Amino acid sequence: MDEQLHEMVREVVRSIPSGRVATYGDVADIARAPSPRMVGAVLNQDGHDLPWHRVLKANGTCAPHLADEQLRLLREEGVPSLDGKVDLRAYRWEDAVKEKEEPPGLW
DNA sequence: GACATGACCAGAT
DNA sequence: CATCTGGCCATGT
Repeated sequence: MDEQLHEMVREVVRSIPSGRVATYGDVADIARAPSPRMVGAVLNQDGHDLPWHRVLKANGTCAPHLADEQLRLLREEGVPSLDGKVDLRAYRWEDAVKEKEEPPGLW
């Protein structure tokens, strides 16, 4: 049923380049997800294969239980975090795609 | 169908 | 910065 959506979200997350991050809202927007909540839901189920650590909350922080792991992985990829927060202004991947509205070749 | 839960978001106080 | 409020919507009981 929501297979379509699942694949979409996964595809988007997979396309986040190393050293960049995106917010749940952004991913939801790009993947045409009905709501950001779904992104989290999908990652929770099928996110094991994906670079889920490149997905943060809208304020630049990560979900509580993942915080430690998240920040560590990001740091290894070259994304510094200050006080548990990432500077979205500088590392937000969506910035490059935002104007386009939709990633090419996805459909 | 009602109700609770969750890797969310934005605005107001 | 901390809370609250309302909205979001799939999943499970």
